[in-house]
Amino acid sequence: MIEHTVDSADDESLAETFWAVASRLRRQTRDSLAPWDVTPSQSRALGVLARHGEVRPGTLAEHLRIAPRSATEVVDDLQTRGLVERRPDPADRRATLVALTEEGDRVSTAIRAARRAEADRFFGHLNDTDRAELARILRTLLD
Amino acid sequence: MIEHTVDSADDESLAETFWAVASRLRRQTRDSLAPWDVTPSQSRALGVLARHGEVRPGTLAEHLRIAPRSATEVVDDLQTRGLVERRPDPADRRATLVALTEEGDRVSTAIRAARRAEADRFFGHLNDTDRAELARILRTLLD
DNA sequence: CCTCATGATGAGGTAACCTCAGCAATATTG
DNA sequence: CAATATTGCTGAGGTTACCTCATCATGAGG
Repeated sequence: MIEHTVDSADDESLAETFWAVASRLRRQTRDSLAPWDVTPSQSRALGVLARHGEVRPGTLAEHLRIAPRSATEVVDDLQTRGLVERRPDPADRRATLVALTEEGDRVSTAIRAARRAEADRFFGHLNDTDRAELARILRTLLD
Repeated sequence: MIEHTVDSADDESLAETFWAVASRLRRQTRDSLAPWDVTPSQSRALGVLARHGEVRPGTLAEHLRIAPRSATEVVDDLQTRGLVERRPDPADRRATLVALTEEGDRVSTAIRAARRAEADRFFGHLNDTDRAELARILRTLLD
């Protein structure tokens, strides 16, 4: 287990502080997913499938902003866990459609709730004002 | 190359916004490091060494908030590139000290300037107040 | 019908982490 | 002061989440 010693704050640039927070959030997200034995990237794929229904691997890749080959990989893993199934696309015999199984649907719903709770807990260390400020500033950075 | 289609159905939670910013910053950082053939994690290590002088791998790990074993790895890579050298710690014969070579010092200075320029460009969309607020809020999240 | 584009996947690679085990060397304590 | 932790580093091996390139089948356009 890692000991998180706090680096004296002022020798860190804003970017480094940002990454330190990112790394902690990533860890916590991973932990919150542990009960379902699902990795963060798998959970993102489940989310896309829950929102969009059955899609081709290539489409999934676009939503996840990853290479098509990488989507194949995520689908493989989810299929192994029985959360997703492949079936031929009737419209194009090259293509496959990926859809949630019943189990996948159940798990994806549960995960969605857990992830929200976990995120709330993480950012819950901030008071309402700071949380709103953070959201506003981050959105500014995305423009 | 990846096609970035915008997923309009993505939810807008604070965590999602945070990750969107993270992904943009990561891309920009990677690009700004390309001229030196140094990875982001190596550049973070160089930064610590530039700020703290020679340190033991374990100390480096603390600053980088990674496991000691992982610091060994980063040091290995930097040593291979001739940017860093190991020498025995005179105070404890179990330990080694890691220090920048002349080349490492030169490169780390150059990278530091480039990174600052890049960070300025990225966080420069914020005014001074927001930048300070962001830094403060992020540090709060690290406690 | 021939060529080119597209969809998925096999093969193989990388970065950045991790744990666990083991070896020295130091520190503690009975 | 010997016996027993504890500490510091690293070898071995694993994981996640990506990537590119090559291949093969199918589909679409001239």
